[in-house]
Amino acid sequence: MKAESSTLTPFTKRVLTIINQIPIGHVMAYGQVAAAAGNPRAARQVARILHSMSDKYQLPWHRVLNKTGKISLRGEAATRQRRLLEQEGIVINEQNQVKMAAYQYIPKENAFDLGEYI
DNA sequence: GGCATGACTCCCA
DNA sequence: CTGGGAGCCATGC
Repeated sequence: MKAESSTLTPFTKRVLTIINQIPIGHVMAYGQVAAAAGNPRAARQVARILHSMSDKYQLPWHRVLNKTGKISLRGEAATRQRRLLEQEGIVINEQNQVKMAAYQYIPKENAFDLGEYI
């Protein structure tokens, strides 16, 4: 379905596409998603996109963590994300942190050009 | 067009 | 480990 994609900027669409391609049981860092979308320094924008889109799109937003493998949310939201990750078999310690080396997903360079997911 | 914002990241103490 | 400060930049008002 790509009905609403026309209102989104190319960068946003690439970000959404990439996030949708993260396999179950894997995660990506905000900066990594941004880099895959073409702008390695737009990590904050990725976070912003997730914040505004996660409720309108069926995004696996919980598979996006900061670069240290930690959950960047706080309070209830952090607990919610933690549970979702655990449901996928991802192990998180008391500091809401996972082993990035073990779970990080590395997308193919041109994967986002397809735009088939939005 | 300008300015504030932030689910980030990097660097140093 | 924690904490503070600076840089970055697409988005929204």
